[in-house]
Amino acid sequence: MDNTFYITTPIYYANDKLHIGHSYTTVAADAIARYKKLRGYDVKFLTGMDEHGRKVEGKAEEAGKTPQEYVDGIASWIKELWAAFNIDYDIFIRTTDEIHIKAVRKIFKKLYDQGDIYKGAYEGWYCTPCETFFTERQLVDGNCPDCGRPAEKIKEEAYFFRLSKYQERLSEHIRLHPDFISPRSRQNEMINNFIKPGLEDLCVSRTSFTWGIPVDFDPGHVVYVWIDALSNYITALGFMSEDDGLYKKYWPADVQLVGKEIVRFHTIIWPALLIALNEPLPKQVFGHGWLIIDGAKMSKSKGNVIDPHILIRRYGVDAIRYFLLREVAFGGDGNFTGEALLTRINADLANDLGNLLSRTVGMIEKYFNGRLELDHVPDGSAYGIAELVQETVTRVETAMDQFMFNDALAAIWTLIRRMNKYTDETRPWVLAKEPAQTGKLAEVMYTLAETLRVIAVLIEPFMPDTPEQIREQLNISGAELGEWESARQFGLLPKRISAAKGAAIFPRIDIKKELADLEAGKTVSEPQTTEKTDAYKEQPEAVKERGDADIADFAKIKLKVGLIEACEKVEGSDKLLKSRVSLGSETRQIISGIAKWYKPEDMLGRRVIVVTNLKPIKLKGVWSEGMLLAASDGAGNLNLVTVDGDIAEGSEVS
RNA sequence: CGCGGGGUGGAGCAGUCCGGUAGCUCGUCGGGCUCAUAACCCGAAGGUCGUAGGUUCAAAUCCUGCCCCCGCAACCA
Repeated sequence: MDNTFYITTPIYYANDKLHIGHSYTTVAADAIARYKKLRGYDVKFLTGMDEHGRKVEGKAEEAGKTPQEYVDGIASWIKELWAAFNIDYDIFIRTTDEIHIKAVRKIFKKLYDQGDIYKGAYEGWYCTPCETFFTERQLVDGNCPDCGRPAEKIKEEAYFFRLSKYQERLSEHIRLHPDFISPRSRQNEMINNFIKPGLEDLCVSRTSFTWGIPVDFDPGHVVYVWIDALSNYITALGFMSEDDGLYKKYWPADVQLVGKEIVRFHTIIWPALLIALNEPLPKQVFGHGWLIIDGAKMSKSKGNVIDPHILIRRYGVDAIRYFLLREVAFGGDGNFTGEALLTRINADLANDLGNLLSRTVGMIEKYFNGRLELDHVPDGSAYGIAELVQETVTRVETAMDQFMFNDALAAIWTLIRRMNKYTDETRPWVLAKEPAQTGKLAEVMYTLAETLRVIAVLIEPFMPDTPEQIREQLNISGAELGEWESARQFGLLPKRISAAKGAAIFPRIDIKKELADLEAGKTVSEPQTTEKTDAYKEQPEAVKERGDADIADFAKIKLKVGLIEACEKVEGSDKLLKSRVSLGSETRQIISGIAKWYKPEDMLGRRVIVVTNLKPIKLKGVWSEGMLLAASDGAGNLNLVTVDGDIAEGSEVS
């Protein structure tokens, strides 16, 4: 029986650093790989980098480096990132690797020799300053979408792959293998959108840049991305090299994870290439969804990327891995917000799991001085614990076979919550007061410790560091107690158990405070062009609408009377004033776009209306912790709203 | 009629393929407990499942029309 399991992530383009979205794919692949390894499979897990092309060439030039130096820098950055994420890959392929380059040249030659690649002319729109080709549809009013300058239509000699020739065989394969493109919805999209309308031959060489693998028999040409990048999944295994043992052993891949935007390349172009090469197709290409940030797709150009390093440093790898895998259903899109992240960490990791361990260890210490011995091992039948353990393992296995990480984790957390409830039901603190109940108390402690042992096994694919921390506090040793199969068997912990309290494995977080800091971290990676000088943008939807706000909506906005204690201009801005506003019990720093109408000295001593529960926001690099209300007329004149008479600062406005 | 995805209690989602008491997490309110990371446990409130029709004994689920949001359209996970 075939016991091998080959899984790949896409190879990431080396034009820039990676963001949390790339981490998402890679963490998911790692969880699957770890799970399969635990289940006893002979796993190969590939990730890597796509390092050629014009964009890399350009970036390197900007940085004053050679392309190779540039991609080397990115490569080490990425490897550090994967180390930080505990990504346990087996192969890190780079398209600049010798083994890859050699194989690509051979593949190209073979396809050419057999007539699947032919020389033709590529016709397209070209922006000379950007040195980039565009399709007609990419153009914006006939201009380059990047720089806005006019693009010109030009012809370039190029080699083409006969993609059209494989249309039928590809359709047939998809029809016969319903799981080839997963989830199903992506399959429909591919068929309707691309295969049905007909496939066009594909341009597979370029002459407009040189940073790539040269075409053997036509030195002016460089192999373009399709053959260069997609083939990595097999060249990394030694395909077409002297030693193709790994290829023979592991190909075809069991699953190739890709983001939904590149499903097309992996389910049309890539299989067509493989068919042409007469090699087997991957068993499954799984197109997962995206992490959406503030309702928008994450994108370097939009500046809403989140730096994964910052997150890991702040909350720990396992917390971030947990969130990524728990929060969203793998096939669809999911929201990534600081609030959701912190809520997950507090509710699931700190309150449920962390606290369960903490109270268990605490009680073993308190009631038994950290060590106890039972005269028999409980079978876990009381309260149905052993049964639930079994059921949980089954549910996790079923979910993992379908890459439903969120379901797998939900099942584990059902068990965790059950154990918190079990603690309440058995009331160990009451048993502890009755010497006659010591045996019963010991059983309860054992049941808790043993279930935590099982939980540690089950969470390992998702959170590789945490199991060891749990075992340490419960003094669990012995590799067999960490094996997957051991999770099904309640009662493996020896009769003599001990525990020693350590640091909280997931400390609770002050969400309010953290959110402000997280926002700051995000701001760091935002381009300086983001000029959010308009504080009024932060006004909630409800009050902007006319007529449909009820009193509850209004109540969401907390208004207070504030006294301006100090005020100065914000450096580098001609619109903004920075005020120190006393609200009685506290003092806030507030930035307002009123410099045109008020001088700083005019502000002193004024009593104004402050919106106090807005999310803090950075304006021109300075934090603003609220908003001053002002009236503005159509002509753009602006007047601060003040209070009638002399009421104390901090008074509520409603 | 370019293609695809989505619209489910305050928020985020599952359920839709294979019709049959609307489920989960967070939040809110009330109660319990005190071993524990102000954590844990119980209970409650809150949804005519975007909208208008149709099929059916029965529709979130099937069919049709419409409205709204998002994505893709030849290398952004």
